This record gives sequence, C-alpha cells and structure tokens, in this order.
Amino acid sequence: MANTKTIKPTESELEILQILWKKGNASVREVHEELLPTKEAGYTTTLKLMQIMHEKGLVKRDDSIKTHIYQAAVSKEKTQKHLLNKMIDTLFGGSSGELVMQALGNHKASAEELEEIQKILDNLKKQ
Amino acid sequence: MANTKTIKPTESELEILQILWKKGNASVREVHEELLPTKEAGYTTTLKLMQIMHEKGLVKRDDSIKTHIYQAAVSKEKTQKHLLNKMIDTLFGGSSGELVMQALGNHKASAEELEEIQKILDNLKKQ
DNA sequence: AAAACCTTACGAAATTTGTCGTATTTTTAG
DNA sequence: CTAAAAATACGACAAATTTCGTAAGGTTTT
Repeated sequence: MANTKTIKPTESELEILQILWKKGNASVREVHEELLPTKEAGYTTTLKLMQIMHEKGLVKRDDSIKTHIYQAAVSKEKTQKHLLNKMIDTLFGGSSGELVMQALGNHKASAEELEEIQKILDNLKKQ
Repeated sequence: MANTKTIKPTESELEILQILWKKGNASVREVHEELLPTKEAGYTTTLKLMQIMHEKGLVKRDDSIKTHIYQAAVSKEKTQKHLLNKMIDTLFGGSSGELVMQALGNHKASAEELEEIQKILDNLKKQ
C-alpha cells in the first residue's frame, strides 16, 4: 500500500538515477564526475541532490563507511513505464500507437530492435 | 535560426496546449472550462498561465477584440517529437526501440494503429 | 602533528512554476 | 444611463527545485 504516486523524479534526479542504474552503485564523487561533462554544477549540489533523493526514497545508501555508497531504489523499468504512460496521456491523447509511430519515425532503431518490435506486434495482433 | 531549445512547455502549459491543439483556437474562458473537470484552479490562474505562454511565444493571440482569442504557436508534432526525443535520450539510453517496446507493452493500441505501425515497420525493415 | 584534502551536513539564496487577489476596463442587461 | 457581469493586467505569495557556501570532522601526506 505504500507509494503509488511516489515515482516522479525531477529532471536532475533522473540524470542521477541514470548513472546509478548504469553503474549499479556509486559514491557522490563518482556520480558527480559522470555528470560533469554534460552539466555544470558544484560537488555540493550533487551531494545535496542525492541526499534529498535519499530522503524521498529514490535511492538507498550504505553510510556505514566514510564515503557513502548510493544505489537506485526505484527500478529503471518502473520509472520508464510510469513516465512513458504519463507522456502518452499528456501528449498523445492516450494513444500509444501515435507515440510509437512518432518514435519510429524519428530515431532509427536497430535491426534487432525492429525484430523485437515485430514480435510484440505479432502478439498483439493475435489477441 | 530562431529557437531550437525553446520548446519546453511545463506540465500545465502542456495541458493548455492540448486544448488549443484540439480546438484550434479558444478564449481563456473556453480553455478554462475544458480544464475544470480535471484540474482545480481559478480562472485567473489559467489566464495568467496563458499570458505567460504568450510572452514565451508558445501561443499567439488576437487581442484586437475584447475577449482575446488564443491559438497554439508551436505545432503538436514538433512538440511531441522534441519531448519524445528527450525522453528517449534521457530515459532509454537513446534507444527508440526500447521505448517502443515499453509503450506497446503497456497501453494497448487499436487494431488500426497496429496496422499503421506494421506499415512503418515494414518500411524500416526494407532499408 | 600540521597541512592539505575529501566528505558529509545543513542553512540559505535563487529560480521556476503555479496560485490568486485586486484593480481596471469593457460589455451587457435592465 | 447605471449596475452587474465578464475580461484583462499585474503584483505578490507559496511551493518545489536547484544551487552553493560554510562548518565540522575524518584521512592522507609530508
């Protein structure tokens, strides 16, 4: 019964989650280093953000050692699903098809991905 | 050469754009009425938001008459494309395929949409 | 052990977004 | 024409997000 609406990371939080999802776990310093190329913010900013994320329950951390080690507390899939659904409702009038078409029209997908999508499509068509 | 980064409506702005895209053009009152069922906010709130959107260039308006008439100044497709691309980069590691799979897995698409998607897919596979 | 360094904690400012109240103007009804 | 109704303009407040400075304490290096 916990949190159904809790998954709503902000822009910055998402950037950090990305890194944690990729690395599994990381210190503030590591996250900050990864962030640097694309974002200009001081170390304490990243720290503060991650502390807040901890309060919100977006990340877990091991603070038994001096340099705290963080890891994501929300799954990548669930977060993707949640934000995607929101976008479908908000921007595509609830039509996932419309979104899919746009997405395929833009970025190119790899051949493998196209096959993957074909399979899903076949499945859906059967029903 | 104008604005490449300018398209970033907020949550509330998107709600309003949705309505304008649907209706083509509308007064503040009309937009507000449409909003009411799903959102609780006073009339002046909607007004203010639309005024700000006007300053930002998100909407155009005809204020030659007493009751100003607004219309979207950004296209639905461009906005969708822009936000979608951002999400693909930000949440799906740049893989549109991953996003498409998630989307199809969640919401159901209509039979017509599935056909539409199939066509796009066929096209992509040919190349 | 002192200096240099790194880390966390935390308060506080700056921004952004969303909300409204109030004043003013315009239109409409009686 | 006057009063009520409807719209706009605008300042101000509140909440959420992001940013950073500084203090405090622990490590490492010399």
